[in-house]
Amino acid sequence: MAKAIQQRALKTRAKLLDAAQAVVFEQGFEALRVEEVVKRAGVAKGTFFAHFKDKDALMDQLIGTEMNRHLDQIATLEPPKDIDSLIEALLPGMQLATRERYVFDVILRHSGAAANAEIGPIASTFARNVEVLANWLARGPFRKDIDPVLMADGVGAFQIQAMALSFCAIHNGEPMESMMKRYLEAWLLPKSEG
Amino acid sequence: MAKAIQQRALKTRAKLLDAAQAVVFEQGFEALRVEEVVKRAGVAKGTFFAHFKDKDALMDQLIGTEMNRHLDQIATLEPPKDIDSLIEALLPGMQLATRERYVFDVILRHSGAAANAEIGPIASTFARNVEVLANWLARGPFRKDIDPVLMADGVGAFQIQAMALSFCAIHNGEPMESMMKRYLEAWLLPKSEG
Amino acid sequence: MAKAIQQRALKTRAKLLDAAQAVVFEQGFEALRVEEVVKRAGVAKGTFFAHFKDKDALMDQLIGTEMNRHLDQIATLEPPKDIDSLIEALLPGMQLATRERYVFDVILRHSGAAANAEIGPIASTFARNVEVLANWLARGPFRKDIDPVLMADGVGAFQIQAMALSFCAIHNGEPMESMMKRYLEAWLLPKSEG
Amino acid sequence: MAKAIQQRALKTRAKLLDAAQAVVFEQGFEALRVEEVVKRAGVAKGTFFAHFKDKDALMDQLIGTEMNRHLDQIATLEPPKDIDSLIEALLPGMQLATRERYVFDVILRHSGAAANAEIGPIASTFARNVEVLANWLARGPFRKDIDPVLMADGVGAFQIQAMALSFCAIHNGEPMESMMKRYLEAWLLPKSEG
DNA sequence: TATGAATGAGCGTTCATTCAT
DNA sequence: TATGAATGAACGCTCATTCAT
Repeated sequence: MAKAIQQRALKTRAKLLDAAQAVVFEQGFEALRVEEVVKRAGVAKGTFFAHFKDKDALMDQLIGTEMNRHLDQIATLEPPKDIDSLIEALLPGMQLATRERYVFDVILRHSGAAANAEIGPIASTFARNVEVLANWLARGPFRKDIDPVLMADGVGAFQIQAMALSFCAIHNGEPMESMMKRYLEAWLLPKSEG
Repeated sequence: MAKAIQQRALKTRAKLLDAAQAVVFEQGFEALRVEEVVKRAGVAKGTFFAHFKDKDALMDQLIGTEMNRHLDQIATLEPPKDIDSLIEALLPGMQLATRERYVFDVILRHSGAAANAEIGPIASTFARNVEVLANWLARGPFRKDIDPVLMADGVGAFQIQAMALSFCAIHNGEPMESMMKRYLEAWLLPKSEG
Repeated sequence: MAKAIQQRALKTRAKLLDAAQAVVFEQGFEALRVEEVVKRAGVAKGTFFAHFKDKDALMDQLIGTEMNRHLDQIATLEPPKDIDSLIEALLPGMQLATRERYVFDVILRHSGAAANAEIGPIASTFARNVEVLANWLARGPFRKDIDPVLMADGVGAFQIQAMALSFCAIHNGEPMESMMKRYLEAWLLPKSEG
Repeated sequence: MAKAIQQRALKTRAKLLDAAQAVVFEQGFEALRVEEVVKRAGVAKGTFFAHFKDKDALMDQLIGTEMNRHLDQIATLEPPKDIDSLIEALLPGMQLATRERYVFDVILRHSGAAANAEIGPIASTFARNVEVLANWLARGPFRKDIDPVLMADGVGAFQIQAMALSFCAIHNGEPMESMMKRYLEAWLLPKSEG
């Protein structure tokens, strides 16, 4: 009995997420309006807020899910045999995050979980990202003098850097992959000489 | 005549900046409201926008000025003889940037100038930061296999990373300096073996 | 200059009040929606709240104004020569207040000014009511053993009582005037015997 | 069987009332939320409405019960020998009703039963109040020229008046008892002269 | 009886920004 | 330059009440 009711709630939540995804698909993340979502989902506004603390929580969910999809993708791959193939793997996720400035902002905002314990999808993706990457890098042809986790951390740092700069007029449109190449060669490759 | 007018305008601008600084001092950056600023400055709301394109421009000014102060400080120093003294020099600026999450967000937003023409205080600080750092690192006991500008870029990336993580509950309060130490040792030191 | 601007604000306020009055006329007080008012007035919602703290403040204004109109009316009359003519004078105001249960509630809510200093139209009407009535009763053929202000206070008390009971099913539809007659004869007439 | 079911229902109702009383004790009447009550009672929201027509019915019950307690008290007393002892008897009930503005509003709203059929605790208390008071006043040293029921009605009117004014900032904190004294002396005492 | 997810209309709010004077 | 009233589009929220199970 209680289960049936729970089921109904899950269905509603799914309806909301579906509707939101449809809106995003058609108009982008920034253009998403709560009103539009509930209208499409065919539920009341109050219901929305019973399922998501606020609009940001929905965004967290939406974007986090997509980020995780990319991470899942990466997790299935063979360890990269060189910088280029590494970048190739990382790029889709970075492109998602920079498709809209708004999305990048949301991600940054959620990247560190807010003071309290609420670690949402995006924040946990960041954690998982390090884990997956570390595992991956450890098995690649990269420098061995530092902890793989540290290596992964650094890759993350350079990803953020490249993404941030991709919005930057000064760096007049240098593609992220070329930035990444520069960074990662310096960061990951064993150094020949001192 | 024109000079008199200019004088008056400058005075108004100064009044606005003073008022803004007072608000920030008392309530922080995030709590700053244009309304409050103009009230304290004793001018009308419209006047504010005659002097600053938007609120963000004021923030840019306010925060950029402080950041530059720190950079000026650094510029006077001798090149660092090791990682620790480098971090010691960088830390004050990072602490400013992480005093409030909001400030960090503003900085990131401005780190790459939004529109090509408008390179505000924060954006130019970033540019100057690379310049100063590159110059500085080139003369320090660091790796020589990569361009100093690239080294400086990387330091910037790790600064951002450490700052971002300092807001993150997961990284339960590891101080930024210890993160930086880990990062910079791996990034800047000549690598002993291949 | 400033005057012109003030003028504009007054005009806007008038537009809002006019629109509100029109809605009330057509649909009653309870049915009044802020959204409808601003639409009719042709102003933005934000403007409404710049002029009225909240919907209740508008109601206070609207109802208070009408109550005052009735009071103005009374103030022009000759002192009542008997209870009946007194009641005849009081009745229109009471009918306004009981036209809608909602109106009566609003009046009660505002009858005592909220803790703070904000004495709105309705509250001040109550004060004025005592003043006018006292003046009036003093010159009528009523008991002389008590202060006219006290007499007026009592009349007010019985007005409230009669209005409250007019909503009461128990007092199956006894008209307010007959209740008032009973009350006021006992309250205002000189008592013949002990 | 039916009895067992009834038993269970009564228990649930009692749980709800207990929970409600606890909330009121801790946070007052106005702050009472149905959600909080059902949570404390450990039942579902729907159950609440199976036992009380609406939240107001609960309030009616809660407040009416307390009012009746005071009336029971009065009913046991000897007829008052003067105005002061009358006021002394009335005061506790009035203090209950003015503990929170919200409570006073609820009482007024219920003072006349809204729908004919439904005479709830508060409404019936009012009826009983008149009865008890009339009986009581008839036996006291008060005017004899009017019906005791009318006298009691008037006392009620003045009680409401005094309570309403106790919320009023204008009447800067004159205690209810002194207001009542003024009113009741004028209302109840035999008049010496014409 | 009991459950608890869903309802839903509208209020209040926000506050940077604009624009006629 | 300066003024300050007006804008406006959502968002968040409220929370008693209903209803399918």
